[in-house]
Amino acid sequence: MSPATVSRVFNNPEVVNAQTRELILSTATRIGYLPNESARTLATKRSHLVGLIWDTDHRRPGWRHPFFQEILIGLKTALSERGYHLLMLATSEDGTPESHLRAVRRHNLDGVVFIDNGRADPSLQPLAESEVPCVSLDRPVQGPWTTYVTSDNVGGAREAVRHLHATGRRVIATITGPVRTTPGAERLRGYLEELAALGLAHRPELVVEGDFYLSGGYAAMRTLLELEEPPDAVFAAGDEMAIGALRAMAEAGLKVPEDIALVGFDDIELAALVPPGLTTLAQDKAGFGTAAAAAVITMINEGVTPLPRILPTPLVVRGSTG
Amino acid sequence: MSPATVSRVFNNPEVVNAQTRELILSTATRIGYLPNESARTLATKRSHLVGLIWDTDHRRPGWRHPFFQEILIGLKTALSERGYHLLMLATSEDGTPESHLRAVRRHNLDGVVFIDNGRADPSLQPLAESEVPCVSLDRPVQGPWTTYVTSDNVGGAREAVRHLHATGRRVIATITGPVRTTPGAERLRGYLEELAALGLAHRPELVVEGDFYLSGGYAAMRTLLELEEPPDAVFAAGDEMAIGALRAMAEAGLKVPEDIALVGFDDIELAALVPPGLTTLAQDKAGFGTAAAAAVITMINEGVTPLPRILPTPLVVRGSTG
DNA sequence: AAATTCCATGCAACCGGTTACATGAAACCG
DNA sequence: CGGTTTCATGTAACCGGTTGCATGGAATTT
Repeated sequence: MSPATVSRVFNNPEVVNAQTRELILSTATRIGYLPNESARTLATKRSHLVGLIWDTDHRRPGWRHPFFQEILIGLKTALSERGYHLLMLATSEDGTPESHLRAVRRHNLDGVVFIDNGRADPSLQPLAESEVPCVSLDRPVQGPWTTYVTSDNVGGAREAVRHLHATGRRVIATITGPVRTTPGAERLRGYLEELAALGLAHRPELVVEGDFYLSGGYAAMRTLLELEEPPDAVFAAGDEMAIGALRAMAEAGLKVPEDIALVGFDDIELAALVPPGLTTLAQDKAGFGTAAAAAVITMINEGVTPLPRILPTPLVVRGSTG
Repeated sequence: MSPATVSRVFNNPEVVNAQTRELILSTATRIGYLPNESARTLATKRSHLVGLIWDTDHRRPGWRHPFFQEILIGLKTALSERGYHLLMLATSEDGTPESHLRAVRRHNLDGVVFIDNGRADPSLQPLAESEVPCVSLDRPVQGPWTTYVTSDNVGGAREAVRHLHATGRRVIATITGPVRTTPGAERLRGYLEELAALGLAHRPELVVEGDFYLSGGYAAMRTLLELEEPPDAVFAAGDEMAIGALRAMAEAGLKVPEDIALVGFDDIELAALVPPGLTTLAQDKAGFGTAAAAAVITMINEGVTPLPRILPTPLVVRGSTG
């Protein structure tokens, strides 16, 4: 058997005679033959590898994505089902924005997934402008071979406010994420939009910026509780902040949901476990990964750039809103 | 310039004439030359790639490693500093234990890091028996090119008990992890050893098996509180379980640390944040990653198998032990 | 039965590096 | 000053696949 025929058995089985194919396949398993990916990549310029860019912010070493693991599981599962693997790209090796693009070229990566870390990372720019398929999570990017996956932040925030309003609350505050991040800004926008739609006045002192962390939520809530007319409801743009707020409420002697109601965002594991249960907008954690995988593979295989994917954020009602 | 000389500039700079070297280097940056990793791998059989096996238990889809992100950051940082990249291996593609070994061979992986998931995963066996450098986290493995990194589970557990004893407690219970897992078994052993060393009697009813989850810790604590002579101190073999236990204590009207003291294990982020602060044994989260990277690179480059690395677990005293 | 088409397979160049060995020039030696 | 060593670079085979094209035999057509 010539190597050419063996190659065809694996890549174009239908052009090979059925008997020959079976023979090759059986001897292949018998002698434990495995195609060498490096040689394939070298010959075809397709590596079946997708890079993952997940830079952590040096200024915040403790930064943890609230559901990085779930995203990663979704990504890796969806990719491997279609014969792709995930390569973790090193944090900008030399600090230049091009370093990721260089890694992509060296390894012949077929595509890239970028997990936003909330800082304005310039290293995505050269990639976005290149011809490399590139999917970003939670952050819109401009570029011909670029799309993104995000939750319906505006819609979710609006639903949070609507839900609080429906339970009879009228003084609705919000603890935002950092407004320089896309989810932070969008959830604030949803809050404002729904307030307007409901005919409620926007009182600027009811908007306090947090940091998506528990401690930031705690601090923001303390600020809100010192107001002359404190809120009877709070929309915290992240569950961790909501739990921090919950602590501040407890310390202030407020009963949840009797005295004050609370809605979070994310639906992290702890949301169900912290008493009295946190009402929140659920993000489709694994869906992020699978959607990103689907998008990048579409670009690779079909040569078209799919539209951004906005995942729904269903409201999960728990004790914190009665 | 012949390709050979260019190659030497990158791999054996010292054998090339300084002027030629500079010339090649400068033209390389000018025309944006990048060595092709696939071709290098094909020629040298070294990919500078390390595989990460991190299988999630299908029976527990919600499983989250308490500090997977930190390990991953440590791993990827330490690897990339030495020119290696991390390839996420797909969950046993076809269910056979050999599938990981096959992936290693196809991609010419130089080594593998295995993150234990608590289930007895047979897919590590073929790898451990092979000549592929293999580092396991939190689980000893047998094999010529195999070592592991783990925390000092026995020592940490002993210190927990010693600390509780030093604060005057005498009825010390433990909520264990699943005893089929290595950390679960070892922390139980440490508890028993220190009890004996202190001359305290081992009362079997004071040992309740948990699952490393918050809910399991809660349930286990309820069991302990129903005893005729309930404990005045608890060593929970994981912080999540400890926080669950904390909840059960609060519900039972017990004051911590006045009525009952509590020590956890792990030092997760929440340990510092949950009132009154959880005394715990800190695991060196990033250290896991860096130690694993160091071990696998030692095996690759020096051809020797380093001894298992036991990381210290310093005691962090917080409010839960007064 | 000869001519044509079809099908399955082999041949050989190529992907982009690495490396043992050959080559040739310069430096060193007696 | 010829011969030997040293140093820098080039040559060419090789890593293990892929793929356009050639080949030859079987099947089909006229």
